[in-house]
Amino acid sequence: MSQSNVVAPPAETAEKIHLPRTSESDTLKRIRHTFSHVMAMAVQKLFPKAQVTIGPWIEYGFYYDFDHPEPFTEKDLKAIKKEMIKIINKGLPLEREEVSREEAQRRIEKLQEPYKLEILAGLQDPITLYHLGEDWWDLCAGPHVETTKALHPKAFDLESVAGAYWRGDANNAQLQRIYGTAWETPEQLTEYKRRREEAKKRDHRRLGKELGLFIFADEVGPGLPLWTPKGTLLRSTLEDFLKQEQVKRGYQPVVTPHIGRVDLFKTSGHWQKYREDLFPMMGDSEDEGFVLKAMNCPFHIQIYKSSLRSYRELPLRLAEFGTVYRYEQSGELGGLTRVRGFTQDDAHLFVTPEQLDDEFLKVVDLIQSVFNALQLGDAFRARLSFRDPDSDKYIGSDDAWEKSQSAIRRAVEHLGMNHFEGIGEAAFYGPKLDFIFTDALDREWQLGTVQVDYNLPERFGLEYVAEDGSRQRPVMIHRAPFGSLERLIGILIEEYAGDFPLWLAPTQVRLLPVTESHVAYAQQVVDQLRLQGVRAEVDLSGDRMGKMIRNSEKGKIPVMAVVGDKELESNSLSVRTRAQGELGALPVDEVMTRIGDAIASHGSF
RNA sequence: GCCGAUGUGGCUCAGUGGUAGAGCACUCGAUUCGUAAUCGAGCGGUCGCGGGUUCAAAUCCCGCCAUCGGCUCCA
Repeated sequence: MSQSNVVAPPAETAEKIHLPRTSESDTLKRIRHTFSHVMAMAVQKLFPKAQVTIGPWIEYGFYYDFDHPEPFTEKDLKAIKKEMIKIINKGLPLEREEVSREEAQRRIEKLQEPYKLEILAGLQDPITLYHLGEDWWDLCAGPHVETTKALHPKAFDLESVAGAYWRGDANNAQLQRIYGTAWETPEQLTEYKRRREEAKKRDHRRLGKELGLFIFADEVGPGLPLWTPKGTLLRSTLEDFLKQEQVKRGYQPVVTPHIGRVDLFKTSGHWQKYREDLFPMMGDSEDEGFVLKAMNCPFHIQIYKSSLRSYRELPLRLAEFGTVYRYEQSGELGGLTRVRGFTQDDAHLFVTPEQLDDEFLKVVDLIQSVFNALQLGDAFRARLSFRDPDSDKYIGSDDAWEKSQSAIRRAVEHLGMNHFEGIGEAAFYGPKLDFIFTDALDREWQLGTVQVDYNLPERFGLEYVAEDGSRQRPVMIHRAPFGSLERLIGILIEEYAGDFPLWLAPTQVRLLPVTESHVAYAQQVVDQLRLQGVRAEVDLSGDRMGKMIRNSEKGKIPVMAVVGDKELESNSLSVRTRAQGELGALPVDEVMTRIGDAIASHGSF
């Protein structure tokens, strides 16, 4: 399982200073939770109009949500922090008090805290209060530290203010959430801040710009990435790799259009259930209207339906790198991880009910082997994304859902895969097995996904002819190992910190001519390398060697080769790799062989 | 979509009412150089867009757009 990238990387310091998540330390649970109350007390002292709501610990700190008419500013945060230090230094005791529901209600009403009253209504007995000194208390189950002396006044900081809806519901009032971080020692706080700065340097938005992989243009529109030559090399290397893996496993490539009739999406149910995520319809009426596709399945289904299928043809595996468009809410867009136009490594498998389990396992096996090849084999968490039985956003019968969900459960249990359940995370037409990764700043993203679907075959009336000549309904598996190329590349950039393994690097080798007189020789070597399929180039800047090396290092080019008089005379190259530094002079032939082998085996030079 | 912050040359940033600055990049010149920045000169910005206040706006006000941090949403 992936530990947070925020605290993951620098091995040298990681041993010296451990930065525990709250969930792994009881002490930190108490400390961070107490901090949120101290903050609430400070806020109410400074801003008497502020009403308290909830304030839990989070993995590296805490937050508290307030209802307050004016927005809190940076300045306010400083004042609140100061007030918190005062409270901490007073060494106030935290005293637990158990009260009756009526008593709790009486006291909350006296304080005129409507949110607390709502919370109380949902609480089980016994009702407990925590007093922080003489004149402030909060409805809370605890536990906390004994007194604020246990909090270090120099081991916390207030980080940001954000809007947050009461009870996480966008129909409710919007509150102001203040985020803070807190640690046992000031050294931990310093280290935490340092590692966050480091993590920001790995942000794919920053590295993507620095390495020239992709851009966004205001003139094109938000959430619509444009891929530069280097970024496109990266994309197509990934595509080619997966295509090869899929061919090995009996997938058949197909190509389908970017738009389709509204009717198609009415049949699939997307028009009814997914409308607000579609770009607006083209055309004057729904009968004649077209929409940009937000998913590929209805198109692949048409290919399935184009002829009468025999059980002998199944499983039929139709694969497409399909570009889809989804009108994501403006506030949701960000870098490559959430965009409005992206390419799914999609495939739809049409199988008999008997084939379902086996085929599902094969898909999971493919996904695992793909992640292993990308060195992401243990960077994900597997989520069983099931429906929320109380929600009405799903289509299909209870029976179909039961069958699908249990098929997924059987598969992960069979594989002994680490997993957790996400109730309410299902697609509207079926449950999913999702592969979740975290980015440099510890945010979670779904990449790969496998979905079992009894619904769309039903809606589209899919059939095959069984052994006994009867017409039967196939089951569909939707699956995308990468999820989307955009999001995958975003995550990859951050996982590698821009240092792609040789086989993925947009530029694999850069030749550095010592003087202009060596350019011709360098160009000749590059031509040879290119013939062999190696992505090589010559540094034509005319800069001094030190500068050229610096630029190549900053550009994270995995292999550099210096060519000067010595190399020219002996038909050799002085190789320097990013990973190992100078390797000395090697014959050109040897370099060619070694680099070819390294790329083919996904190894390093 | 909601709350808040931000938006100055290709990039990173300084400039808070009086005619726009630095470093890097780029171009040119000199240097012909051996493993993380050679020296010098030059080019380049209607300060996100639109409106307003003012004798005067990058700077103050309003609207919009985009980005960032969250929330909500997410096939």
